[in-house]
Amino acid sequence: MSTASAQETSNLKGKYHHGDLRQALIAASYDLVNAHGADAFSLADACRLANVSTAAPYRHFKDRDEILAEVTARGFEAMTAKAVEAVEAAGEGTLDGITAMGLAYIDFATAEEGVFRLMFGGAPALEDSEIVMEMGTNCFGYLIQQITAYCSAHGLEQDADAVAVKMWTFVHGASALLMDQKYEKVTPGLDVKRMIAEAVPLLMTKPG
Amino acid sequence: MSTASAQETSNLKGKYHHGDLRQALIAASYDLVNAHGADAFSLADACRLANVSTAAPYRHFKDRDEILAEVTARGFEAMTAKAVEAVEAAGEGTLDGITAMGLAYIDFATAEEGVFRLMFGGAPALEDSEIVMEMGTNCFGYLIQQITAYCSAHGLEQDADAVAVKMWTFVHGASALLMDQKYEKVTPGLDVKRMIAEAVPLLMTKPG
DNA sequence: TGTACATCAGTGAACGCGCGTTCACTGATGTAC
DNA sequence: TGTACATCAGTGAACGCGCGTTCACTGATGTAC
Repeated sequence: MSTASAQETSNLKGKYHHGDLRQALIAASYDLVNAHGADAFSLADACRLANVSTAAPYRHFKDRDEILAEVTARGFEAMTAKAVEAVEAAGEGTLDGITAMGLAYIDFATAEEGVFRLMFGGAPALEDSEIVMEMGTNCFGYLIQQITAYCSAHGLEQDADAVAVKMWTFVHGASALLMDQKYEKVTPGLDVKRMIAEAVPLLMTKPG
Repeated sequence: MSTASAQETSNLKGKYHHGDLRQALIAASYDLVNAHGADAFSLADACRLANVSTAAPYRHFKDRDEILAEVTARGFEAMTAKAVEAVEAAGEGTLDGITAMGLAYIDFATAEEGVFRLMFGGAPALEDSEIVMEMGTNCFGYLIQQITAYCSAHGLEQDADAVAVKMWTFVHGASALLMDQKYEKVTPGLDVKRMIAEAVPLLMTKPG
């Protein structure tokens, strides 16, 4: 995303009309949110990156929040894509595939930290956007699908929804603690991949 | 904390010397961080709450960050206290006790959301504070202690550290998803307490 | 093909805002004699 | 017990800063004739 936008910007530099300022601003904002977090994100910074005046965004967006909503949507798209890709590579409906999906979640969180925080952090104004909610639900639905496939293939009677929510909880926690560098401080040298690989089958077990 | 500070403030209102402005400012900041988050926290707001001028804090603190560090430390103290209390009520070295500790963690996160985010969120400037790190490590150490006690009492050979880090990951994830209201959107009607109570024994199981 | 004109994506200057921090100051407190 | 004085916790006005947003504008584009 950053490469494409940088190229586009430099190609069209100096022209009065930008070409596709809307996309360029979203791309710039995406990168800035990742670099400094959504709270530190300023529209003015995005304008500087895109080489336009600070008034220019208002031709394309209602306000700052509208750009952030767009960035959030892009985040969910990218994350879902990564998850699907990981599952397909490791095998659909397999334990490996489900584990890979969890690792993809964590990879996304650490690689795109600022956007991940924006997606899951408490910015209440953005919650209303239907796209965002849909994306989140889709991603979770995909996990349920994989678990259901695995269970039916192995004759297990687990409640796929209950298993899925536990896994989500676990990988989300791992993502948060990794991002905030808490593992390093409290349990240095932890092998996170191994921990996930261990935890996934445990959480798959029928409780009680 | 808020009650005590409010009383103290009103008792001494109108006096030129405050009495204990340092504590009052920390208490006010604690409440404000909880109410609006650390990013939206302003020293000026804290001064308004404490009925002093915006210059007054600089008699007691180097800068804004120093107050936030103090708030963070209070957060860890409060959280550790809650955890210990919960374990002692439910039984030390028992599965119930360990589960209760997890629930206490989650309760703290949802009750003191802003401070919890400050404690675990990515404010890198505060990480250096030794008190903060010590507190975090102590809290985790207490969890390991409980798990070790349970395992040795039941003749289990699990690696207590590995179990503890999994549980931490899980309850931390649950806290984050609860705070951000993600469960409500994706799996409405989820019984979180039940989920935790189910997951704790599963994560206690020896993997492999 | 050439020209008039409507459209619209940009500009740049300005606004009001609230912030963190500094400054010289002043009022209250407590101690030495 | 009373007074002089050092100490220090507060004041309030001011600063520079960067922000989001608005405004009248201007330059480029494309379409109708």
